[in-house]
Amino acid sequence: MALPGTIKNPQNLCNSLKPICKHLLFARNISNIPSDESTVANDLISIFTKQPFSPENPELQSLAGMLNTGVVETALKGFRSWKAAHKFFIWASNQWAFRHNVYTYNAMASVLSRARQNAPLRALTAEVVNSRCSMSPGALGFLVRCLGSVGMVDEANALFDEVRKKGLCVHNDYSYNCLLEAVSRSGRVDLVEMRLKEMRDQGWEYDKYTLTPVLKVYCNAGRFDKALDAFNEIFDRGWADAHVLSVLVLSFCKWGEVDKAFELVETMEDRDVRLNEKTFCVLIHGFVKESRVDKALQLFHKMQQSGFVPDVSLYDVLIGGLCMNKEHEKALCLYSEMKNLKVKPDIGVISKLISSFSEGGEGELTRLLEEIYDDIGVEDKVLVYNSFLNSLVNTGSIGKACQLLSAMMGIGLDEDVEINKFFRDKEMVAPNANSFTTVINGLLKANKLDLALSLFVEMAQFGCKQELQLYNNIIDGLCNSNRLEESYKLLRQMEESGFEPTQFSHNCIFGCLCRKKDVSGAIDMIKKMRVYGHEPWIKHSTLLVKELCKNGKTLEACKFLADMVQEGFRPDIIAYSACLDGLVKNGEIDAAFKLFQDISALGFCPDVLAHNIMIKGLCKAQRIAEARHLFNEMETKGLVPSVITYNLLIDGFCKNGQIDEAMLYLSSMFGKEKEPNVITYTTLINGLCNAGRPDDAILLWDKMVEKKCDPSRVAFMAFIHGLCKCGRPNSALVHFHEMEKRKMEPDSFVYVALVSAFLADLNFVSAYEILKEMVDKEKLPDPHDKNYTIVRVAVSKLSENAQTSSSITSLIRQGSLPTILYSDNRDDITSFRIKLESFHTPGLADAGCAAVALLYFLRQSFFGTVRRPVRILCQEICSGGSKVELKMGRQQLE
DNA sequence: TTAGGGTTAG
Repeated sequence: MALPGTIKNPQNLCNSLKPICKHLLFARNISNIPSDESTVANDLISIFTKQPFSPENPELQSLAGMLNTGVVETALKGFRSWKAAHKFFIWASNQWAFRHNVYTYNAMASVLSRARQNAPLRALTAEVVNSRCSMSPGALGFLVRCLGSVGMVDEANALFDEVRKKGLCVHNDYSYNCLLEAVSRSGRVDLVEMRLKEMRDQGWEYDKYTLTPVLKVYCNAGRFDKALDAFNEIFDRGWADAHVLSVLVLSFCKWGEVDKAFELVETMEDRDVRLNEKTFCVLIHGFVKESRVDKALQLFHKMQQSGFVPDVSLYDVLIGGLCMNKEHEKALCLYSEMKNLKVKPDIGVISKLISSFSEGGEGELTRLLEEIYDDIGVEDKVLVYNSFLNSLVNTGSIGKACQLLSAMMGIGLDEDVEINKFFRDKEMVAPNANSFTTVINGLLKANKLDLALSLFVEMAQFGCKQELQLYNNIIDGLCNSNRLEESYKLLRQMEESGFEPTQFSHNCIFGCLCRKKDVSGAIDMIKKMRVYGHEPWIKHSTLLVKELCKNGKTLEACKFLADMVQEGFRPDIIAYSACLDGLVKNGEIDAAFKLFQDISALGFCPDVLAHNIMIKGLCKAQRIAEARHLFNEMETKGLVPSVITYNLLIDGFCKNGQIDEAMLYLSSMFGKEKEPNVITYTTLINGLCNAGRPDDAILLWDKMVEKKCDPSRVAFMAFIHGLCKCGRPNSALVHFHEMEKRKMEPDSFVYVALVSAFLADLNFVSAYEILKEMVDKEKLPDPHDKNYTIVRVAVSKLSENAQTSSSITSLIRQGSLPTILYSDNRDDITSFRIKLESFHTPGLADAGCAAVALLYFLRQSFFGTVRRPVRILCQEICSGGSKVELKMGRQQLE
């Protein structure tokens, strides 16, 4: 069917196959096409491209008679759109006097594969086989490569066998090579190995183009050793070239073996095999991405030595890498080199340098600018200023950023600001929207909301457009400062400017309303959000629920959640859990239980955490049997109780006087490999002590230590307190010292427990020592604390004991026991005098002590009510002969 | 250039 002069099987020309490349070649040279064929083809293209297309077009009908495979092949190559080409191809198929040959099929296949149209390509392949058109190995190879290039490996493989089976093609080494090339892309090692064996069995020799796909398939499949074997074979046979080297080097990089890749490049270089330009570029990018700028630079120099001239994008990536590594000077050197080589730096390179040098402070940045400023085109100058503003903002110099921006706006420069010296001789550049945005965002971050707002207004006056994101950021700033009205106003302004609020804008305001506990406002906002299809963020709803519950408004919290459901937003289990917890904390266990059941009705399955809250509530309400029931139910629901679940239940049993039951749950934890934590042990140790079983508590403490569970401060305090309660102050003291050794500070009640326990044991000296330590460490309880009375009694006892009374007196003299001394609010002088005497201050003769006592007395909040008695006291002190203290007393008094 | 929110011991 081919016309005279048409090359019958052009693909054969490729049989020596230059590297099988992605670009599929057509061997039909345009100059070989007879001019009348070319005219017909062009006319056809024009008709099929014009809209509307009509098959009835009389011109088309006359051209139909002139169809031949040459015309069709030429026309197919001339279409710009694959769709039009395909339409023409189908039309041609339907012309009674025309029949496609392998070259028209291949022309269509090429168009479809380039357009990545797999479905019509698959149909075309089937048609080729069905039409029984014969083909040379080269033509088959071409079609196979079309299929391979779009990943249709199975189709290529099947086609290969079918054409052989139907006798349409006799394979040769070239057709095998094409098939291997197609399969190698897929990483299907088995298939490649099978075809390779088949090829050898049929007596075909391997060549470079056989082994290169083999190398590729091993690389793609990550088969490191096999890939190396293939490469070595290629190398030994003297076939290694830039392409083969690139395949392996790029794979090394993909596997993260950057150093190996580099070694390979060096070894091959010694043997005169060098990378091609593209591979150099890919590798340099890859090395920088892997933070191996050193290797990237070495490659870069090799690339230059190989005679390639790097373009601006390579300088950009290298300078970027150096900047990232904080190698500012090297980056600047590369920049100079680039300029010397007449490669024009672009704003990307310049921005990288600026942001890198800005980390070194303003001095460094100025030094850089002096070097590069003249290289920057007028239109890019504002970008430099913006980079500068950005760096000032990022380094916290927001004030300087504002000054520079003012200068840009023509408001003037501050003489004292060092950074501005550079800009002083320069012609100022007017700011753009980005300049304002940078500074406003910086001001917002620095909590200078009012400045940000005024700049936002000025920005518009300056003719710069306020973008949506900036509106959002300012609304966010206002909401974070609880300036709700202004944020509403800005939201309206934003809408008037033609911006539709985003989910973020609405949620800023919703969050603010929730923080303010404004339930109706929050619901109104939810309604508005529903109109826009925005989802209220659950963190805000949860916060509102928590805040309401904290203030005892559990009913409102429940209603809020119900209203949300009403508005079509179903809160999640977390918001409900917060509400459950609020109810439980408020003692509303029945309401909590009802909500717990309602949650399930809403389609949630309460999780472990929600169960924990309920178990806590039930235990708190002493409904321990129900708590245990809920615990058992968890397992039937497929929930695995957490350590916290166990801890809560164990605590419930302890508090309910069922310590043995609690211990059973501890055993069950070990059985279920649920490791108890320090809270489990602390709860039980506390429970055992409360049950009067200090020896068991000690055993459990030892077990905890043995299990490498580190006791916490709370654990120590509970244990010491418990031992004291059980009358074991000496054991308690050992742990008290251990606690101090670990730099853990005990709370006041621990000291009190020890003092009381030692006193009960009649060990006055030890009791005094602990009391003294409590005083020295300022751990005396607050007068409103119930322990306060205990200390008072203790002091009283110690002051009456011969071993400790003088030490107590001296503590009083030092003024270390202030509030103890004046522990009641009686304002009569008699009561005061009695107190003094009770601490072995003989009458008022020891005026020094009395005066000190007086000063502390004055510090008490009931000063106003004791003015008269104090005045009398002062006189008495005076008659006792202590004038200094008296003066002080008077100063305080008057 | 837009998460993290709910539960345990003295």
